Amino acid sequence: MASLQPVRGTHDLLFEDMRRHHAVIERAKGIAGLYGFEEVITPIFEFTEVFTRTIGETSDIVSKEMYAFERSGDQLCLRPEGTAGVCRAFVSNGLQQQVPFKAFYAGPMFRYERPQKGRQRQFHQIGVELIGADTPKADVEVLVLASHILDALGLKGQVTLELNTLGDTASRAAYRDRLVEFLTPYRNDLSDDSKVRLDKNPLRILDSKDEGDRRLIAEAPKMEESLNAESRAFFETVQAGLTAHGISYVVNPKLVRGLDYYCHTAFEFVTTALGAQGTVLAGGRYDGLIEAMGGPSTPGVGWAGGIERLALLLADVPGKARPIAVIPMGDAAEGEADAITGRLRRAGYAVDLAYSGNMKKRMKRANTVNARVAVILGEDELKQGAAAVRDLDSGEQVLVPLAALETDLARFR
RNA sequence: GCGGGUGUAGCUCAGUUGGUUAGAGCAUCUGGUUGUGGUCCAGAGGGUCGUCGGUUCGAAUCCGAUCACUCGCCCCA
Repeated sequence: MASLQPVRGTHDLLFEDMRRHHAVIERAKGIAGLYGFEEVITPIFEFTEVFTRTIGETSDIVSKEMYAFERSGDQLCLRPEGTAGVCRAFVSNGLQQQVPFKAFYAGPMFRYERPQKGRQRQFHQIGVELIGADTPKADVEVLVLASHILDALGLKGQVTLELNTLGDTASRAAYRDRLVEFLTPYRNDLSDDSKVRLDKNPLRILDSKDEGDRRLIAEAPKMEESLNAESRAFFETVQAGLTAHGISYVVNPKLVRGLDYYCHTAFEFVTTALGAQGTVLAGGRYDGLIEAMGGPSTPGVGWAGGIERLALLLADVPGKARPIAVIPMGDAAEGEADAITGRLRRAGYAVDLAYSGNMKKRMKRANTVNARVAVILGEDELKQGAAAVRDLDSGEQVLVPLAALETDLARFR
């Protein structure tokens, strides 16, 4: 029994879960298409270097969460996120000539973490990448698209957009230095977690939940003060763009993305409905990423959303199609039932035809599969070249000539 | 990786201070109804009580370990 359990942190997607999952992907893909984003699928495993060179050796994702393995001397790993793979594909396929490149993707990601609600070891993301545009208009477009998709999923009012800027590379580096300089004398006052952060990723200390850390941070220099004029103007343009689109947001100066390659715009759509996993969709600008992985210096901006988290919040769950139940009575009617079933399916109707059973059993089955209507083929009906069409909701039953069946059933569509 | 909670039928849950063959509702199956589903009635199947070990005359119940789920931390979608 234990060996027939799914691997920890993995889940089967069945029935309603699958319908929710699928609805998130299809709606997102459809809307992304309106903005010119075309779907791409990249491999779910890559050379490990694709991630270590972009996400950052010291990040938790690379240092402890990757599913890495070796095969024939190649160092490979299951992708922990989507951006690096799409950027690799951009370079591999020589798309520098076709910028801006707009990609939408959906698929599984893998991180070796302790599972929780809304957090799994194999999880799924939708995401978009807009590569080759350095204008803040691109940031705005990608944010408007995200907001549009969240609205379509019925999450309006349930999520808040938090926004921040990390500034350009120079501003970010300057701020990082100032922060480290300020905090280092207080190293021993920091929480244990933050002592580590001070060396690995000092900006994350801004995000700490520890009370002592928060008091120190309140006194620390602000990111805003380290922004150069260009970075400041960039951020202002992004904010003006959002306002022009009627998208509300809050600036959160402590918002820091975990991955190293972000600059300028950083954002998260958050909810309070999922416990500790409040982030439902997040992203930002990553101008240095493609160069870091060995490609030509190319700007980019994008985001990823957790499908499981979005599916948990999905407002309207799509139902399963209600089929037509075809019910033959007696061996003579079996052949006719097969033929009618085939015809109706090719005409686009969902049809359920039981493999065996007397009429009562088949009627019961019609009920359990939530059939909308039953097409009953009995001796009496067939003699007249007709079928009994029974509305299973109202119980009303009429005789319909076989030739008129397809058109008559249209009233149940 | 660290800390808290929970594991009894497919699902949701009872199960007394440790005491015979471990229960209910829902679901499933059969029959009442051989040409009519839902409702109703009668009946049936389904459990190594997460797993392993310990205490005891006796363990679903007490103890330990382990696994899984879950909540929080870390981190993140």
